[in-house]
Amino acid sequence: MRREFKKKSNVLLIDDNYEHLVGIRELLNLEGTFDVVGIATNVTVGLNLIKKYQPDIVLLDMNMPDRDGLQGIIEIGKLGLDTKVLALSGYDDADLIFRAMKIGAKGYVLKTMASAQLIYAIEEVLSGKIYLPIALSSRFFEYFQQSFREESSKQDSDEENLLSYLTQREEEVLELLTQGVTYKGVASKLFISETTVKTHVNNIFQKLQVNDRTQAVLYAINNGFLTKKGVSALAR
Amino acid sequence: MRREFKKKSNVLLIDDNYEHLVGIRELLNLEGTFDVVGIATNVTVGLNLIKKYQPDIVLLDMNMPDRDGLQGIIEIGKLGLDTKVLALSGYDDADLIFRAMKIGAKGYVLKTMASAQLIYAIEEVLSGKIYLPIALSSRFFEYFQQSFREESSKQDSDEENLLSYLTQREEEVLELLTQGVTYKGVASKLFISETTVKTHVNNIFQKLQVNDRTQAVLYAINNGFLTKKGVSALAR
DNA sequence: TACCCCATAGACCATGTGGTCTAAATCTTT
DNA sequence: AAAGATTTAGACCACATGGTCTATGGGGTA
Repeated sequence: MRREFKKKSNVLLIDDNYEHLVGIRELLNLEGTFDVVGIATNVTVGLNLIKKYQPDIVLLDMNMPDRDGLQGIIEIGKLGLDTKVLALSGYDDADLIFRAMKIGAKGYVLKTMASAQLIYAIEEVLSGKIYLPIALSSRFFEYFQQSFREESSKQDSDEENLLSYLTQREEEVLELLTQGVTYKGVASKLFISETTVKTHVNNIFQKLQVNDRTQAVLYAINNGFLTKKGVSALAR
Repeated sequence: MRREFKKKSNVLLIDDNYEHLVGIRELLNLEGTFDVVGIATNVTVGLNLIKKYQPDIVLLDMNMPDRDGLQGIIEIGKLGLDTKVLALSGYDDADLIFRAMKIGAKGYVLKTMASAQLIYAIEEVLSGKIYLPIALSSRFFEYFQQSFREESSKQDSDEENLLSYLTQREEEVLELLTQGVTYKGVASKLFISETTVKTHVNNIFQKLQVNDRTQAVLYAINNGFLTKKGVSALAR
């Protein structure tokens, strides 16, 4: 697992705290397997250095004043290089961890962590893996599941969800509405007359307590009408 | 970290492979800190046992014939108990891992893993944490990031996204359309005449290559019009 | 059997919506 | 200054949409 025979990996550091920046550079230089090809105290400068040196990995501080660290990840990603981003932060903020991972960070480490763990994280990321310390990955998953719980609790709560009052046929009609189909279109697809479709649609409006098709479609989308099909397809 | 002085934890096993079921039961009994309060070879029976014994944790096989393991997680969740679910599977299928975690599994372990690791996983989950073996968590994150990359690449690819051709004003109008507002409503909210709104709307249709407001709203939703505001709020 | 729900469908009408054309005022860019 | 884009707005028309009422036949239930 050692990499002493491999070519040194190019690392770039971005952190608005200069002390910290130099500290990490020293640490990595001592390690001997890394080449710190550049350091920057803000994202703008950092981006230019990345374009110039195309490092293997960037250690990017999340908590910076001018441009946000998250934005930094996005912009590095936009460069289209295969530079990997390891997010650095002083705080184990679940939301921040989640967002960073979501937009493509390959890892997230706390500044308070032991230097050995930082080295390990860098090596893992360099080898193509994704690295999250166990403590952070726990926080991540809690947040992750939470966000889906909120989503599905809105959808599931049968007492609140007006969609559950729809009949089979009305659901079929509504599904077509959510695809932007007109009365005529629905009529021909379901092999019924246009006036029948109108009747169904009007009943749908009553049940969903809306006044027009756009609002009906929006209600359906916001209340999990479409995902329900996903779930039943999932349950196949 | 030992739990020998704590009350034994109640465990329930669901797996269609009876051999395996018994094997795990023996393993857990030998360990001494667990009480296997029930075993079941299918989800339906398992659910009844869960209702009866309210175990602390359920080890649930993902790959079962009759009712799907994923569906099982959902239904256990619906019981409203604080029974935790540890997913068991023979395969490290990224999609399966992702879905299981998404719908609330507290962990996911492979059947091929060492028994010590299974014990550890159970203990971690029982202590309120979420446990994913490193190898699986890597797969999970790859899948996770992939799904967002697909989402945002559709949104970002400026050459394909017709939304980028909209003017400022047209975007404002479209935003109101995505809220189900009528011509009159838009007119009064933007302090312009109704005919002006119509002009804007018609231009929007042209640019988005659609024929009516519903389709325009659907296009907007499917192409990240709404999330753009989220992203810019995120970049603040 | 009587009752209710559901899917079907017609009639009628008011209004909302979409298509097209024209045009003026403002602002940007060359 | 000229050209172009944006925002504003009117007129006219065809048709889609939504509201309401009525009605029939099938299926299930008390």
